[in-house]
Amino acid sequence: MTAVDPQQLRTFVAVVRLASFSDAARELGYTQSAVSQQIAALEADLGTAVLVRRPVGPTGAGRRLLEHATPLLVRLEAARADVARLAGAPSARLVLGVTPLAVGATLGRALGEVRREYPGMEPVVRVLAQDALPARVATGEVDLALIDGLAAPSDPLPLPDVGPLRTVAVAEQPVAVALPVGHPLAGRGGLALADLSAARWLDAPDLTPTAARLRAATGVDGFRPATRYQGTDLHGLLALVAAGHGLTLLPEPVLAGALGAALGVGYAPIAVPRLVHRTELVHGSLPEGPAALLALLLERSRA
Amino acid sequence: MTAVDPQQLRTFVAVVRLASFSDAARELGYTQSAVSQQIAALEADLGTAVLVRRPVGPTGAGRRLLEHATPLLVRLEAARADVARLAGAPSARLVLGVTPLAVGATLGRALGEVRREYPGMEPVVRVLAQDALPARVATGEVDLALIDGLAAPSDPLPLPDVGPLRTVAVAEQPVAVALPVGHPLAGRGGLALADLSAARWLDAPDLTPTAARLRAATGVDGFRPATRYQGTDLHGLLALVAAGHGLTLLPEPVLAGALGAALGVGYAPIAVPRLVHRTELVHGSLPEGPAALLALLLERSRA
DNA sequence: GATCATTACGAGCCGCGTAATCATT
DNA sequence: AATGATTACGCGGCTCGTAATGATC
Repeated sequence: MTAVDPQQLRTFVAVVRLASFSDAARELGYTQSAVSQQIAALEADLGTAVLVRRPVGPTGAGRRLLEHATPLLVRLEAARADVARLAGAPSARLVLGVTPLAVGATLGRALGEVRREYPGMEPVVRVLAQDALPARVATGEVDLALIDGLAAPSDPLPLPDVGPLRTVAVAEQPVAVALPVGHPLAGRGGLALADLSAARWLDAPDLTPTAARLRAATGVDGFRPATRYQGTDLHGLLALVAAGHGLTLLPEPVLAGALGAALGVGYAPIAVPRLVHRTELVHGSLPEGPAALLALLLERSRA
Repeated sequence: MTAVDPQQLRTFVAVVRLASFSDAARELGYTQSAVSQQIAALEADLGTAVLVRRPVGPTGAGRRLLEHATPLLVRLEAARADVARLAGAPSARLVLGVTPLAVGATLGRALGEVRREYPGMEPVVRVLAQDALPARVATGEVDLALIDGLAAPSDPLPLPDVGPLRTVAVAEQPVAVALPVGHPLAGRGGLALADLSAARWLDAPDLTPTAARLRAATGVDGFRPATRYQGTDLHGLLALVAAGHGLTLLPEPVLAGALGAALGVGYAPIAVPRLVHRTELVHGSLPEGPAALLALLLERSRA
């Protein structure tokens, strides 16, 4: 009935990641021997082999264990960080994790106000991938995060559960499909997303909803991605749209701004299904100092 | 950087629950001294007091730690159980966890077929609270679970994330509001849920969507609960409806059956917003034997 | 034969229990 | 005084490192 040892879990994931006992030992500051013994103990404890050797890799049970291990270690770390934060002196720093599309005028204004209130502080804005953000908040690496995504109006975004986090909605914007300016649909209204399922789509997982997401939202098959864009900047993505490499879904205000027009990108708002680009603020249980102020301002700006 | 010790976490939650070091020691098979030392080590490790003594209770940091501890321990146990299950011999048992409304004709038929296929086996159907089910599946206490709830059509149910679980939809039924037979709305169609926000509602958290859930679904304030019903049986709830103690939302097929009429309960289907009573099957990564068969049958019956 | 995992073994540390002490009612 | 948490202390076990062995390319 005694619980699995987190330390063993840590070395296990390291061994799997590096596919080597020796490398894992080096990384963790152990000897080969210690790693070998830890894995042996883990396997004895679980009653199954979790690794095959030569070449080193997870067994079936090992792969399953891996699925558990990573979130477990994140939560373990999150628990420590959360309690420590509560105990320690109130920090005057502000580290904000954001997805590329979550950075906007509202945030700029709010951040300005925070800087006026805390003149000495240098806020840090770090752009990160969507899925990484909740874990970073939980472990305290960032104080506050802004995540965004496609959702039905007033529906919360799906949030990987990495610990006790609070979220508040800060914005809901209409979504539109980005098109080359000459495109027959450009500027048209009343568009149904499902009608675009046969078009070529740009898959930019760090910026816009993936094809899989669109399929789920419409219940329609299709939305085959034509080109994959691995980047977090709008310029590049919009340039590809303008060049006719495919369509993509973005918040309408983004496309209505100067950038789209300058690059030769037009757009058409999506009317059906009723979808919004939602932005949510994620924070640990009680933000303090500058983080608390920023949270307050963003929450207020929602009205 | 060393992770918090799960064992310390376990004794911590035990101490908080029992509000006593000695009782916790008895329960866990330690001496008072060991418990005291574990708590001391935990506090040293975290750098904060997590308990106040005499009377024994959590500090602020302790309360926070508690929020992390329980899900952590569940996941730890789930990891062990999951891997062990994969390693061990395929079990021939079938323990099914269900919410009260998830037990229906479809399940009955499917279970019958499973029994024909596995004549020796005695399937166990255990009725449990909604929120407890995912954790029971994760730890392997039940092999399969049926959960249900209000959702937009083809939207998945929110699932507390206790580990890697798979869900498949098995049914979506229209929802209706249960009313006393004489009620002016009984039998009417095209009803909007929001129009009923001022009515008296029965809050039966184990059976039907809570008032809070209705508020979220409609975006309308109101739905103040009149009477709270703490039970898992329909008879009692419907009897209260018939006696005019309040309204409640149920799957239409349930209300259209013989039971409603016999008790003097009528109903009116809800047309707006588009809502369904969704039933989902929850299972660990790979069900086997009878559990796998039942999952297959239920999934197939969906069509 | 070189690389890398495993086993053998001894040393140090950690965590438990016993028992004495301290605190609170 | 009695109940119950803390501290002192010694023992046992666990885990690590060193070093030797074994296996695989």
